[in-house]
Amino acid sequence: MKQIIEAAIKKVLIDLKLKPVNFSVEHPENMSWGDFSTNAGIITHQPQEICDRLKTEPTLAKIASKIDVAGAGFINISIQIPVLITQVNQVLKDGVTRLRQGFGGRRKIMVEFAHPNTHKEMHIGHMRTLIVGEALARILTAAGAQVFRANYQGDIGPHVAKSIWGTEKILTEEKSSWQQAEKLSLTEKAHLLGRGYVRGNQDYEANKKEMDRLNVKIYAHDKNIESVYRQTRKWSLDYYASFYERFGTKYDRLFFESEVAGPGKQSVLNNLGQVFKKSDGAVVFPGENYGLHTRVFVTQDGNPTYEAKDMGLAPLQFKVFPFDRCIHVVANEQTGYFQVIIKALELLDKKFIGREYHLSMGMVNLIGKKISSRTGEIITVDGLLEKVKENLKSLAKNQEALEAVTVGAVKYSVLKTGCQQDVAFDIKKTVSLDGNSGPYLQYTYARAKSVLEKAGVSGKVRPCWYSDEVGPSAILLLRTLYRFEEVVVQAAQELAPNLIANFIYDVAQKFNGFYNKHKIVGNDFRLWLTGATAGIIKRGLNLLGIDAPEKM
RNA sequence: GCGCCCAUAGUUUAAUGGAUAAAACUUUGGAUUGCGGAUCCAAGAAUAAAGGUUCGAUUCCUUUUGGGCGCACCA
Repeated sequence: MKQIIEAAIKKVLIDLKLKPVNFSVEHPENMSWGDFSTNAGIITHQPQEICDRLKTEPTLAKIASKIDVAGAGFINISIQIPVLITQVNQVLKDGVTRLRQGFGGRRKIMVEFAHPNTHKEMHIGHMRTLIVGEALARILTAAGAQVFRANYQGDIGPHVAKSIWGTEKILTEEKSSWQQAEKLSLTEKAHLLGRGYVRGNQDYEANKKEMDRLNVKIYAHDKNIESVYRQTRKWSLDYYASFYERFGTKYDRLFFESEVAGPGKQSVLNNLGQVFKKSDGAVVFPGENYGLHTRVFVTQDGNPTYEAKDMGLAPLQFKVFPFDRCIHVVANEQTGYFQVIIKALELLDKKFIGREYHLSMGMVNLIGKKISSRTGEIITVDGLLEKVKENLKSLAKNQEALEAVTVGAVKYSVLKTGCQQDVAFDIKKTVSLDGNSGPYLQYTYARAKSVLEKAGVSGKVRPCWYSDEVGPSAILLLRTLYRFEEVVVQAAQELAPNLIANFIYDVAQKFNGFYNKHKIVGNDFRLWLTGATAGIIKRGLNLLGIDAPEKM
């Protein structure tokens, strides 16, 4: 529809012999003004002439019910109700039509997200990227891209040495052992490693040499430590796998630092003198030459840093899935870091130019203090889910619905805000089910389904003619629903799941207003509208990775 | 010190350069012999400050103030 309007305006501008201008067509803020609005009249200073001409355009006349000039010279266009009904049916029938040109003209997209390091606990910062990454993967898929879900986990390096060192201290103090710890539950094991990591950090200065030596040993697969390393690594991975399942994510491939450390280091050394250079015994990338900053890629000890590992990661990822674009969903504190490694990668291999992209996620802060896994100032994900579940327990009818509402509440609280925005995490808000929340949307869906069931039309409702008596709130809802498709396209282009969250919230609000005002059962048009609303809410929630139970 | 990001009701968040800046939480007052009251309706309250760009600025540019993050052997 937008294309038809744009084409009509273009034609009119040519007919009037006006210079081609960059006009825009959008949805006006206030729905009572119309479905579409253009500023073409303002820019050309001839709103009335353009408006009059538009009225005579046959393609436009076929779909428009009203065209007039308003406000500062905007031309508002209302669409005929039957056309809107057809549009909604189209969206429901075909699902989201394919993005015309794909994401930035590219089709194969790797989404790399979550990145929890082993030997630590998973906190709400990881959770945010996990939730956003999964939503993006679904949205891009819906928009026509071929998506590959990747995860990259730091299973080797100083943090692992610290954690193992600290955990061993704790086990000794508590007169326990690695064997005994094996009997603990998954969550307890993860928590133990988390405590060990905090301990390792606390004692690092005093025991630096010991821990550094342990780190080197782990890299070297030293016999004395290898079995403990394998054992604890598995604890972490199993623990994370339980979250992936709970959050509805299935990775196509897990990548590990331990598998790219060697190749990465080799690649850096091979390009010593061209891309990299020696400095104080370490190998660095002279970022200043490119307006960036210098970073160490291989340490004096000969260990590859995070940077060098990325030099091994990208080629491996490309080999596994030759992506047009790889989106790294990572917190914005690493923006400077990514600028450096992307530049270095592009210098190593031209094919990476323009393919690597850092989606800079905002930080999650606790009210009042910063999250730090080093000091243990964190909210763990299982702790959070536990709390939310407890709060919702009395309201859900069965375990299945309870789990859906719990995860839905948490996911939605993350997805409703722009992902580049820093957010203040408030557990009370997340636990809440009122207002702009996941349970509100799920409740609205279940209620709509319930009405359809009562009416005996639980399946598909036949679209039928409307009359004025269906009420203005019904029309308002209709004028919103058909926009779903373009919202999905925009969300994919801008990598912004929050656009979908905002949209379905708007739909739910309008539906609830309509519901409260009118009796639905007994009116075919209202029933059709209810079915359409339910369908779109469900589809929208699904794109966000949120389940919509039929009953709750 | 250098660089990047951010600043909107009491709080947490919306708003491709457009019309009367939108919600939620909180507060106060209302709505059910009607299909799920986890709902709905109503009231109050905001663009950090000063310039600039233009038909038009919360949005773009400059400065100031106040926050966050990064800047060599961590990830």
